[in-house]
Amino acid sequence: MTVTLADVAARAQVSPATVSRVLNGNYPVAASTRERVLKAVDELDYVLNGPASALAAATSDLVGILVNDIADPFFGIMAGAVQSEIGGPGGRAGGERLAVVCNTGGTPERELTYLTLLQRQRAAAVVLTGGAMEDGAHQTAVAAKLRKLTEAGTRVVLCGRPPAPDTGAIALTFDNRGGGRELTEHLIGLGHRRLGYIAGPEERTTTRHRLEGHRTALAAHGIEEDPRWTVHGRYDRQAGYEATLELLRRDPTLTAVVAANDTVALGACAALRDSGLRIPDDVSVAGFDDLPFSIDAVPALTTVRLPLAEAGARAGRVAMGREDAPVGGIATVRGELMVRGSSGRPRS
Amino acid sequence: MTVTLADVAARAQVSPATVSRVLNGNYPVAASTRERVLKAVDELDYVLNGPASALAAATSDLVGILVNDIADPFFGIMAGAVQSEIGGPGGRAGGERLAVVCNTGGTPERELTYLTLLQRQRAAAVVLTGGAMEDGAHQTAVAAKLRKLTEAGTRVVLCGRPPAPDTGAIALTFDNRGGGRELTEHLIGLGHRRLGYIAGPEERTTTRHRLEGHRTALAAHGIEEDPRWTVHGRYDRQAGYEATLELLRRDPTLTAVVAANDTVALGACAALRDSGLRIPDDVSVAGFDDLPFSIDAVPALTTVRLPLAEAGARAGRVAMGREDAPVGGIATVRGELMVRGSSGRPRS
DNA sequence: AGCCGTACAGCAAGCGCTTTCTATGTAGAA
DNA sequence: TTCTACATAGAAAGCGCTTGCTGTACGGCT
Repeated sequence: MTVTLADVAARAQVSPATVSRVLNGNYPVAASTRERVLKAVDELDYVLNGPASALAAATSDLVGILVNDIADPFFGIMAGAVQSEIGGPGGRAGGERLAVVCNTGGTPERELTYLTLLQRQRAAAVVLTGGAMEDGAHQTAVAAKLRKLTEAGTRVVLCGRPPAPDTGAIALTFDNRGGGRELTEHLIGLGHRRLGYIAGPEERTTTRHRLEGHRTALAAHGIEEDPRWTVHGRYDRQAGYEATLELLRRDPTLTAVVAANDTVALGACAALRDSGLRIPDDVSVAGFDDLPFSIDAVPALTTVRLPLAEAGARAGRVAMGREDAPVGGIATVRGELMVRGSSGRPRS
Repeated sequence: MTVTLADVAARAQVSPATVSRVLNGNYPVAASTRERVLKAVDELDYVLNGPASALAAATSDLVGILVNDIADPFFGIMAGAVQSEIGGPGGRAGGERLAVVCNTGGTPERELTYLTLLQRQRAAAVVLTGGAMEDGAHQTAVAAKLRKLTEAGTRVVLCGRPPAPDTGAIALTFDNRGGGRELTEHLIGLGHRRLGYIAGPEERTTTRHRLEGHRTALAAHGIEEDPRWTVHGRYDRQAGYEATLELLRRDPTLTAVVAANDTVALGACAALRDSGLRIPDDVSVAGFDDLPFSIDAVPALTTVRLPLAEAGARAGRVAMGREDAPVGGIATVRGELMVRGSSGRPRS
């Protein structure tokens, strides 16, 4: 039914082997022959059979990208950057590669299942983005999977995720701890002493590291933290809204609210406004990530910019072997404090 | 090196055929045998070879999702919804499928290349999201490709994209025209007579349809449009910012600005604010799509809500053959006008 | 007792490509 | 001119799986 290599070979009056070589360009073929083959390919509208090719060559042109939430620009930006570098259509170098963006929804099972699926497809590389879940059993399982993948020749890159020791995976880690500390220090520097913190879901490295940075800053300045000042919630707007109301209920004297990320911060802003509080006059707000929309908030959000696109692009290049892995297989990517209108001196 | 079906068969003391049948569950196998096989699979940590399986069975478990910009939540939301329905990990029914989200960047070449790549992988289904480019040659090429795909048994679904006649593709189209008309009528109803319009990139169906809806509304109310009132630009914040300044320069008496989508509208808001204009007191602003962040703008954005997640989910089900295609292969998905704080009566 | 239907299990032929090894023609070297 | 070397092209052996067809046993039938 469909056109095969043999059909093309017949039409071009050459052997299938030659057609394969023309298509792969990895073996000398006389110019005249090549032309004849290419013409036949064109005339027959031939499309290579990917699975067959992958089977025979024992390699595939699939690259997997795992994200926690594809609808979240945090991941979208990284995924897009990775994709732009893996040489897919539009990419520079050679072989066209297909980027597979897999949405784990932040659940351990789906993450594992997708890794297996990618392993099954003999993916050329896998990039895992964003924080990891801190469930012991799950972490072990993922580490084992990653080791299997690297052993099978799949390049594994972690982007914005803590290193996975002894797995052969290369890590480009975000300095969430440092960013969190810097952000809170900025607030402390402005005079804040009573700071609420809206953390992300528990059992997530990102959540924990950012919170640790925050606490380090508090401790460094001799501020004793009140347990009521921390609330956990999802990484979305509504969680930020509700957490802020809760925070206000617990301690109406807070002068600043630090959110786990920008989306949460936006929810916090809405809650403050709905509570009749002005930003930053009554309460300062800070986010994390510096997603594109953060500058559009009113007032613009003070946050920590993470170079998502740059990190993603680098992860893509490393995954394609187009850039050397960092020494030790681990690189730390720092964030940059962006001071904007949502933070100011506390009301006296 | 790696474990194969034969290894499992040897260990379980059965033939490879039996192992295959156990794994696929499409042929009667005695319970005791099945157990033995499953145990061997587990012990050997066997992972099926996807390409080999796809080659032999002439089918694959890949589903392609084409998006114009993966970093844009508009597409992220749809892609996520599609993915949640195609039975990938976490999905209900049977075979695990791998969703391949491909980022075309809105360029014709990449769109075509990705379709070829998907065709090469013998994808089980392909979902194209978002507006199409209106380049004659390109449209013909895409249509030809889609026809090839459907002929080869790949299910093709267009989600938020105009129908592609005679290709066998099923279309779930957004009523951009109707939404655009309704939005502008709302503004006209408030008393606006001088409305600026920030359109998306030219040669895009989405851009054209929304603009047509806008003009239809104007015409229906006897408002003669000034050509200076329309500016084209990219679908991003910066384009909205610049276009708004341009609009203001051309005609400072405008009382409303309608943007091609919410992201652009946010840029417009920023430009208006920076120009010292209040929203909606001095100028009303309206967007399109109702992305999650739109309600967080200050004031909240008046816009047209598109049921992105619902449409994506439906597209996913149709692609998997889990839901019947709409009659005639075409369904129109309507938007819903969301009136919020960014629109009000014009200053008198 | 003899037959047949049913329920499993195995054999073996591919699926469409890649790649090693071999064959051939031609050009330069001796 | 004869031999060697190189540049190409082809033959054929798989890659690891699926599946149609062919056994083989066993139980129920007549």
